[in-house]
Amino acid sequence: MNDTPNGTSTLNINRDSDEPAYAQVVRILSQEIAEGAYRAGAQLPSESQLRARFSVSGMTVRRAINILVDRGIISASQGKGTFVRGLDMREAAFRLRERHDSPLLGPSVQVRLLQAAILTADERIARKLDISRGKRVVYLRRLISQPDGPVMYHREYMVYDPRRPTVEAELQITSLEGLFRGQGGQGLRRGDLGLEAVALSEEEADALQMPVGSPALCLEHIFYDFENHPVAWGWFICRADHFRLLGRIGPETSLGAES
Amino acid sequence: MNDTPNGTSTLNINRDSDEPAYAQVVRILSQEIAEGAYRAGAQLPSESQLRARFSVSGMTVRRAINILVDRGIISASQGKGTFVRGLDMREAAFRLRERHDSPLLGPSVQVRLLQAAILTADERIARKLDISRGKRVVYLRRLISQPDGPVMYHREYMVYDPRRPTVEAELQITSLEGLFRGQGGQGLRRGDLGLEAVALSEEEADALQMPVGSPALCLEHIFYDFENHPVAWGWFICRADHFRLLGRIGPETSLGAES
DNA sequence: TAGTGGTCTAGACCACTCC
DNA sequence: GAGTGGTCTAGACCACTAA
Repeated sequence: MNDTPNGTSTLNINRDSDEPAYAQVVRILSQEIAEGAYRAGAQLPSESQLRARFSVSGMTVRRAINILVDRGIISASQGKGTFVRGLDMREAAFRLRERHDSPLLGPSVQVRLLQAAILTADERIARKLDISRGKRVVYLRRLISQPDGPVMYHREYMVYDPRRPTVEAELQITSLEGLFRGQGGQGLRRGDLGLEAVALSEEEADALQMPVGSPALCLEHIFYDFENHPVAWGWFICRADHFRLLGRIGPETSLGAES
Repeated sequence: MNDTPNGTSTLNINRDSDEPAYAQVVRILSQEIAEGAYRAGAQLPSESQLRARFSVSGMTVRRAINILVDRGIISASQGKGTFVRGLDMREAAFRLRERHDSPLLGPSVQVRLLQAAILTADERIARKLDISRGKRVVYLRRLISQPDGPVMYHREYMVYDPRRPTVEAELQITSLEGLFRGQGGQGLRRGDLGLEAVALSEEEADALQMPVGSPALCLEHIFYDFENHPVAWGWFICRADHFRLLGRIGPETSLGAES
């Protein structure tokens, strides 16, 4: 056992554990940082010191360091050392969660297709989908409901291309899981998402059975194909009282991404 | 040069480049996935095949694989192989950005302290800060403004502890950067964040010079000390027309986190 | 010059899956 | 048993920083 700056004896890794050595190093260092053994701005022991303390090879401690850097817990600069970072709200990432910890995805969630039509693109649609005005597009309207009522209202425009199976596939979707996982995702390369607060329009309020002007989250999405052309543009209107984004800054106790 | 499933000749890594080998492997594989050389669900070449193709050691290709898994582009399962993942909106992470790509942080942003008071905790505050009702708390109100007007309204409750320098430090903050980076962040361990859509109350509308009921984003935050006790609870009310969260799903062309 | 982080290798061993 | 992903080592080399 070595000593940390605050004088307490330190943990070491357990070779008999199922947990990989690099993960144990990550966990132990995270804990010590979280407990204040190393304060914000403080320098961590050097790689060789950590290698000696944990009795692991350089690659293993290096991997742990990389993970901690990835998570934003420490920063490393060549030739100087690794340092503990403070909290920074600017770096917070949020994930969409449903409120009331009810299942966002599951059999109790119904997706109903309200409308499927072929329209001609107006200026706005043409710009978003990078097509010329007047071209034909598929227009879809969906209502996503839980047992206690509708929670999301979805509108989407897709470029009309008979050769593309995407439209057919999209029409078959009856679960939110299918919608979110992109059943039509075959043939799609990437998606850009935007999220903002809006007030319900009359149409949206009618669909969601809420008063006009109620707050809601608007999740806009544009999907691109492999040639980087927009294929679909749409947005979900989510009842504010059902959806909330969660984030966290600082070291995580539980297991996160690996590296 | 080997062949990919679609028959095009493949790139290889450049040993003379400044870009590390593992990063090149990540970049090349991401590109090939993005271009459709490997479709969603398809199996990537095995580690030994990739090792041979790129003429690198196992550790290097393994590191690249780990990064791709971290980014959610591929999934790996032991004994079976690595597979290309489709788009999955559930995994999208959002980051808070200001609209109109104007600087969220910078000298043009003013933070004005509207009120600093000592109150006794009511039921709600006591529960959030995990203290007993009636204890004294510091109450702060701030207005964050850009040259064209107020954009955020901040309220915060902090446990009153004369020994703790956090309160003093908080009062000195005059920039949003200081507020977000946590000048009082010394002594804080982590923070939990929540984000939802709300309608402006009378008080908020008054502060932000907007009509009552206008949509806004509410960014709630709770910060904890090293003993995992809540220290501060507050929330930013952000004008919806000034803030938007951006996310993306799918392979990224630009450089992201390393591992 | 000494210490730091950063990259990379060649090969070993294990656990898992599928035939 | 053959092939897969997953972990780990011991040591090499490089680039950067600071005294």
